[in-house]
Amino acid sequence: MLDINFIRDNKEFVIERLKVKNFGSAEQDVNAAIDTDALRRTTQSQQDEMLSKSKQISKSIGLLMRDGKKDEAENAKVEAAKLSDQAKDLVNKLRETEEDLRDLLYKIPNIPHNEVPTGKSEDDNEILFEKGDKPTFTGEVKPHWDLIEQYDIIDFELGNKITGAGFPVYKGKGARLQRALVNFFLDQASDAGYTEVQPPILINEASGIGTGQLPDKDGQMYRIERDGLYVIPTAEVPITNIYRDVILDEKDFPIRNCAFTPCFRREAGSWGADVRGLNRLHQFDKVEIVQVAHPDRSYDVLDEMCKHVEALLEALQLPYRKLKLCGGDISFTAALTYDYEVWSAAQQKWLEVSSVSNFETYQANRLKLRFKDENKKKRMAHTLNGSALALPRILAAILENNQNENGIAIPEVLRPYCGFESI
RNA sequence: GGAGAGGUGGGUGAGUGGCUGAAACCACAUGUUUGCUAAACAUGCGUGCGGGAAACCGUACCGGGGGUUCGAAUCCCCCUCUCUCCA
Repeated sequence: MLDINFIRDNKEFVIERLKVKNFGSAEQDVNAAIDTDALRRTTQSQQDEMLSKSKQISKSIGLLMRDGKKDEAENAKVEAAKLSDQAKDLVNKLRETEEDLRDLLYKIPNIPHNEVPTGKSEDDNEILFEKGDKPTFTGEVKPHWDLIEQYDIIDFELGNKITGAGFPVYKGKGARLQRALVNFFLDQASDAGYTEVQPPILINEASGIGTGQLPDKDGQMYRIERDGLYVIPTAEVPITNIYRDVILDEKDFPIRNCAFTPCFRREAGSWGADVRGLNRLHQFDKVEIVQVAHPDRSYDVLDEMCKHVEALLEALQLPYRKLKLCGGDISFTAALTYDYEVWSAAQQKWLEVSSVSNFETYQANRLKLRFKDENKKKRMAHTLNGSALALPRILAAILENNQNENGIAIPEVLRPYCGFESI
């Protein structure tokens, strides 16, 4: 969430920038937050004053008792009780006001970086560049959902039986190719200085709030009611929450973590044409990279992460393009996001395989993730993450782009990981 | 699943109703001193919020929540986590 002090000091700027995100109630919500904050502060001043008085009297009662001045002590008790009652009301009022303010702040999205283009939807994203040659085919080009049946490497029907739609079963060379991709991605991340972690894939409510999935987007997560837990939609949540309630030292930077996890998304309300095959699943695998950065250097870090993703796509020899997300498409929590899409030869369209974002202090503020700068001053750190990479659409693109009359050619870099050269 | 013990500041750990935001030690920081290293000594050293230009002041926080009391780390209730023993 945004820092209320920042909102107060930069009200017009915040409202202006939120409009780039098409946040309709910007003016109203910002004003409400500022008003609630003002109330909160006057209430706290009143409360502190009241408690201070009541504390003083309480202390004097102890002294009077010790000196044997019973009558005076009794009188003081009556007075103290009165004060303490009044203070209790203020304490409650303050708590309510704080909750109101927090709820208001939860509703306000991150302000977009000034490079974020205006726009309504994904159609308005800015295409930065395209790289790699789209494969050309003379004969028939099969979509991956036909190829996986032909070579019997992924079974949707079986997934239906075991779980339901969107939970495919990878089989034989399909399963091994998946594992190869995961290992390749993890090795590349390790080589780039990321420390590998294996986090839990169930998270509690505090973690969901920390990275911004909760309170509003819980409809996108699977929830385990009985235990009050959620199944992760991305490894971003458990990895970033490693640093919840942490005060780092400046020399701890850079912090780089990577993890492979399955990801689970309910994808509520995303019925449409692009749900076929591997295009949209409820469970999929992903290697995620996360960095906690010094605020002065976080945009260099963002570039570094982008370069990492680009290197992966180039190693896999997939034609891809880089997009800068517009205000209408960028997520609630991000300040700046680059998407990577790979070319799908049979579907003749671009498929998103990675999203690399800088959240600046938006998550850090929720996480209470800070660091002490060279002057021992506490400052909010910046958090960033990116997919490196999400597997299913990479797999789809490899299958479609690399198909030939003999089968499917495995990209060179994956062959040592797979143990075979083609499917 | 049953029984017990326990969660105190970065760490160890004292503290059973007021003088305790919290002893002591360790770690850490700064300074003094000895030729360097090391040691010794001195001082400082939690977090949030409010006020203040700042020094600093106020307030809250001893796993979480609630209660008793003029006053709670300390007493009571619920929850949670950890450890030990048993099944």
